[in-house]
Amino acid sequence: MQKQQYLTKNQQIVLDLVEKSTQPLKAYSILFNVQKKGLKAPLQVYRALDKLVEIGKIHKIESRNAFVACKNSSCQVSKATAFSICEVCEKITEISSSSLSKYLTDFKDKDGMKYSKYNLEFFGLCKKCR
Amino acid sequence: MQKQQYLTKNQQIVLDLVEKSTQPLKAYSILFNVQKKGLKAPLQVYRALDKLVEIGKIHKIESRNAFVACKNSSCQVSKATAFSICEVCEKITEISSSSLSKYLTDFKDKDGMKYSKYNLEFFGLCKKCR
DNA sequence: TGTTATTTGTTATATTATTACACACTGTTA
DNA sequence: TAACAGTGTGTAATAATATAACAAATAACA
Ligand SMILES: [Zn+2]
Ligand SMILES: [Zn+2]
Ligand SMILES: [Zn+2]
Ligand SMILES: [Zn+2]
Repeated sequence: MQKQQYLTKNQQIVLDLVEKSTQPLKAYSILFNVQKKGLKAPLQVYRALDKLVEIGKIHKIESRNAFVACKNSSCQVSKATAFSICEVCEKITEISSSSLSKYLTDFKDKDGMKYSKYNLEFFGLCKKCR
Repeated sequence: MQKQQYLTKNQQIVLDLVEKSTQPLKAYSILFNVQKKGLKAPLQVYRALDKLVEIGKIHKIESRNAFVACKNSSCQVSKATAFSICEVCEKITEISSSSLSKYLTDFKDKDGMKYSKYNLEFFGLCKKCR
């Protein structure tokens, strides 16, 4: 069982924005959108984002420098994430496949090493953009 | 069979540097190191890097904004990459596992969609840092 | 040759992210 | 209570990463 996380005001403001967005948000776009709520400086946004990523409420799409809300409660524990990214419309979907996560969590490299943390980004065309 | 790529002078300079490095290099570190060879501006480096990534000679480690030479000739075709990253010493190894690449290339998401391009980054501790 | 595409050099600027420091709030414990 | 540790806040400044815009040079090729 995960320890209950009480979010601070700034963290909640940022999370609310990211959660209600239908697409990934960039840090400075978040900043622009929360300035009316009192978060005036980049650092206030980055600190909230760091914490939200750490506790698994949001994920960073590394290849896009953008953030999405987690759609998959298990990510709070695992920090094992997978996404599909449409290279045309930039639609991003979090992949929630237990067989994929099992395969990757069990994967051993040629030194026999296992890794519990990973980030996987698939690229292609979404249904609409085919 | 892949078309032979003739590199331009700038591309070759950047590739040489990245290939002889034992660790991933950041763009501005590359810039600093090639200034004596005449590449004075960030764009000259970024353009060479873009091209080298495009043809598969190097890869970008997205979570680190750093570049490594490809150790795996098949990447020139596939753009399907996997790395292990030590979170302590930042040692990065390109994973070359045909079973992994087969699994990921064959993977279908819940809409039945397949992706030929992906980037996977595993995180953990390397042998030395355990 | 003319034509096209690619690459280059250069300056300026945009975007993404962190350092540093003073202060405030919370809960623990001496 | 007071001292302390841990975390979060606000602010300014700056670092690090990356791209836009434009003119000129070079390569590819019919
Ligand atoms: Zn998730
Ligand atoms: Zn699309
Ligand atoms: Zn490779
Ligand atoms: Zn290590």
